[in-house]
Amino acid sequence: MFEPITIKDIAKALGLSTSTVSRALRGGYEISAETKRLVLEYAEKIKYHPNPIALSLKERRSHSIGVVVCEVANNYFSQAINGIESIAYSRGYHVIITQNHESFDLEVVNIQHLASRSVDGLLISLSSETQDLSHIKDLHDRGLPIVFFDRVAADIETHKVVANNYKGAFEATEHLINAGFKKIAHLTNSPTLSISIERLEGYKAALRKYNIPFNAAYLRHCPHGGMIQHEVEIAVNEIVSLPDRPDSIFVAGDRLTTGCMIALKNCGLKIPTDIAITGFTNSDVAGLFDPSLTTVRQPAFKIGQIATEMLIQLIESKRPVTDFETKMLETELFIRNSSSHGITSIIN
Amino acid sequence: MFEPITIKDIAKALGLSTSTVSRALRGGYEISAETKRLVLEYAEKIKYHPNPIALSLKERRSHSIGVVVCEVANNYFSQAINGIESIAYSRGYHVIITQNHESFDLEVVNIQHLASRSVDGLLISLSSETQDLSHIKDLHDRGLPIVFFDRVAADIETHKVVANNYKGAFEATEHLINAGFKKIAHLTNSPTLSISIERLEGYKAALRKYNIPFNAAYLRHCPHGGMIQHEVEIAVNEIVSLPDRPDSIFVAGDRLTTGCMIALKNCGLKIPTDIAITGFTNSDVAGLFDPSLTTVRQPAFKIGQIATEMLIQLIESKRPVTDFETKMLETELFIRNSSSHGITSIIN
DNA sequence: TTGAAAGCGCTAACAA
DNA sequence: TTGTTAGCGCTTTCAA
Repeated sequence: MFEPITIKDIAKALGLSTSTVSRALRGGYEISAETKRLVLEYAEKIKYHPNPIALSLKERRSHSIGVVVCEVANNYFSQAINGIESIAYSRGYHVIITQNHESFDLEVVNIQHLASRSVDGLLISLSSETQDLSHIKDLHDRGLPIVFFDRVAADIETHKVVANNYKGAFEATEHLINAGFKKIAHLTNSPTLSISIERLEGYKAALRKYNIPFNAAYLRHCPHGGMIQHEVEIAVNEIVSLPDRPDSIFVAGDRLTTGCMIALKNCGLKIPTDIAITGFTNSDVAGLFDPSLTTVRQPAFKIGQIATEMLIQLIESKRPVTDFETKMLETELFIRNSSSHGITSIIN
Repeated sequence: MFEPITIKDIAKALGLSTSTVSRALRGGYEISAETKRLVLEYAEKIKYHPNPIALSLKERRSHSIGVVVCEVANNYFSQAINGIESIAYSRGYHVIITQNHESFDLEVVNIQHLASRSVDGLLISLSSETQDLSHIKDLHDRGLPIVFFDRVAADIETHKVVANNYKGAFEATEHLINAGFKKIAHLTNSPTLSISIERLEGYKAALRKYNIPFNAAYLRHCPHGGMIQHEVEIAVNEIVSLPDRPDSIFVAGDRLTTGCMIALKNCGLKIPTDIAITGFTNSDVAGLFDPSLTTVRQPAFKIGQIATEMLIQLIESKRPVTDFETKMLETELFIRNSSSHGITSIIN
């Protein structure tokens, strides 16, 4: 029903062979200037576009890269995607975005589909459910270029781009401590994720530095990283109902941060007087919140850009690459009112 | 370098012809149970996946649908995309998301790429720059199924799914009037967009109902719909510097709404005492803002779902469809503190 | 300078 | 029941 224009249509119309037309269309040595002009003109006239599917089948590459993230409805990822696109387009690649919605099964389906769809490479940030990496390892072993960003796989040797989660978490926690908080809860993503592990370490290190014992009861995980608000409500309720109630929370996730604020509001708790909060989010509107939200912000756009540059370098490399590197970018702490103690916050 | 497993590998290993393998793999009439079992087992063992590129080339369809939106970093669109995916996956289609970043040129490139990439159909929400529709009209005339949602093209006859922008805008404006505001500015997207036109009509109708004259100076457009914060700052500054300064603003766009709040904050103006605001956004955190934000919310997820159902219906229809319909869904007004007048707001 | 033909992975009409 | 072959759109030897 939908019939695209092919090289055959041009060949027939001009009484040439398809191979001549093909030669005229691309590059163009071995062809008379006259024929070339004729073909080019006619192609332009009937708006011919080469069929990339046929090209992919022939060349075994598609000039497109696949992106697998948990969700685009997440400030960090939507910004990272913009970074990815900015580089990809300028280098002549198309970007295909897919979401796993924090589901291992969807991640497998998406990655398999992208790979068999002849993407030239993959940019992956793991789902919070993912533990078995064989679906990725397979492809990687068979030579498909892959770069991880944000949520990386420890067991797969390839380029990786991450934020300095350890330091970001350390600074956020230290900031709460310096603001006078002592009982700092930590609300985070699935414990299997690299980002959760690194941020937990940073949190613990800051406590250690100030001789505050780590209290396991203060640590709460939301396996779906704030995608399911109900999960967040439960975790927050558990935190605020603890016998020795925390005076503050360090929340280590984008959706988790806003979800936590909503949950606290639903509990009827005032921030920061009842409980303070420092978030980990790339939201542009953290400053508009009531109270304005202290956040750790990641260079998401830049991370997307670097990951894409590394991926394209892998794709276009002549010889197999075996020397992989992990790039780490610094986070930034924005201090606002949600983490100021007592009197101060009232003045604000 | 990256060598996928093909039907040939199986044929060779099992000493069969490729067509026998093909038959065993799909459906499987005309084939001995034994051969079938053998093939299936071996395919499973070596993790064979059919090459969708080859399938697309053969069948001239890809079981995937293309989505073109301005940005995924927009609550409305990320929710609509989730709706799209929910239907598409359940019906066996893959979803390819592309962003035009409010650029006409990018929109053309993306649509052309998707079309030639053999997507079976297109879900389009126009860029704010788009006026010339020939790139879409061409494809539509040639039989490519297309459904518009949100920002629709008046001149192209196909299925469309929209929110009741007129009524949503009317209610938002009427609410401001009922709350005691008289000098209501209107900050909106590019004047060429269907949504801008409909919302402006709703705004004007509400003014008319209460005998408030329409003041052209109170109308401000941001051609990039809040994507460029600088544009919003300028527009807001113009509004608040008007000799007869408005007492409130009805903002008709998702990014525009948060952008406007940031701009007002930068002006040092207090909401709602200095100036009130009612937004048009699907943000989940409008209730967390300071002050909490009165908003018109669209059923974005549902709109995405319906658009996708309509598109798949077009794709799978045996005969050419000529009877097109436009579905309109109702918006919902959430009244919060940003639009309450004087005394009330202080109590809040 | 041009054309014929093969092949990328797969399916389907036709033969055996 | 299985194999052979042509063809989807394109590029690329090889021949002419």
